[in-house]
Amino acid sequence: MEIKETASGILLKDVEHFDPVQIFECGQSFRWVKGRDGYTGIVSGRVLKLNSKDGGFELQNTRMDEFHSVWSNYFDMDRDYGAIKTVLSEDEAIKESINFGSGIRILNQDFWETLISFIISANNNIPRIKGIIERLSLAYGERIETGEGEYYAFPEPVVLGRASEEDLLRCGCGYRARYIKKTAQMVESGEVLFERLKDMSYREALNLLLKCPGVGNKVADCVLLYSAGKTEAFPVDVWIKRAMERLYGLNEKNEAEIRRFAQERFGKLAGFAQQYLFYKEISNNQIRPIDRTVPNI
DNA sequence: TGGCAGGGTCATA
DNA sequence: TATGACCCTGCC
Repeated sequence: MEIKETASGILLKDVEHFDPVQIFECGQSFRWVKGRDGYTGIVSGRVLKLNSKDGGFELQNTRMDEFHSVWSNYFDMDRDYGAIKTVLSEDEAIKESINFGSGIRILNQDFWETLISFIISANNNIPRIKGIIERLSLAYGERIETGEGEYYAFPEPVVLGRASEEDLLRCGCGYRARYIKKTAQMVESGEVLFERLKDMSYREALNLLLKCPGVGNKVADCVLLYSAGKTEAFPVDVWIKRAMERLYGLNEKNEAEIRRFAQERFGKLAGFAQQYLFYKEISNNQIRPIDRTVPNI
């Protein structure tokens, strides 16, 4: 990969296994918005724009030092996705999904934001999930000003922990309002601490997260995979159930068996396998297909 | 325009 | 271990 500074940010060329549409539309993140001139994301209090340019990708509103200290890790740049795909492709059943989503990367996201975002995701649909997160950020998050406008960071644990349930309901959280408030208090008090969790084994970390109200196996696995680097996590949702039933003949109703089967079969690569399977499944079946064009400036 | 389904979780039996 | 309820809204 070649990196150089430009007037407006930095330019990445010869980036392998990197497709912004697949990365941002594969369901791992809710705060990247596609506009006319690329994707804009609000990440850990920063606003980043990403677009295609000169055969590579330009990251706007950042500099080289920040790329190395923040974005390189966020986009999981040090991981060898070629090697992961080679190993997983030995399984004929998911080969097609890997080829289809070959530009997917698993983002290393903020633990706290990921936790609350996936509590909100339960029994919910993606447009509404995004709307709730936006409204929470607008109501409780820090304002971020860029030359192009103002944005709002995801609110801090202390703020959501002190928010009234009524106010959270007004943001559209529904019955998840009390889960959000209580979980925020558990994070704020240190009962659930990322610094401890990230060093735990997958199983220990899972059990700790399951103490949070609104967090079951699926949500916990998403949090562990997307924010804690526990790549053996295998979130089982409705889409994965359908895929696993079709591809491996597993019973769609038996979530525990699906998770166990995948973790035994794929080991530490289970999370990547899940991501390829999920993306192929939603792309084939959702009513409104994903727009795969990457905008140019 | 009404009715259903949605990236699950929790309480109850 | 198995069911049903659950806020609310996007979408048909």
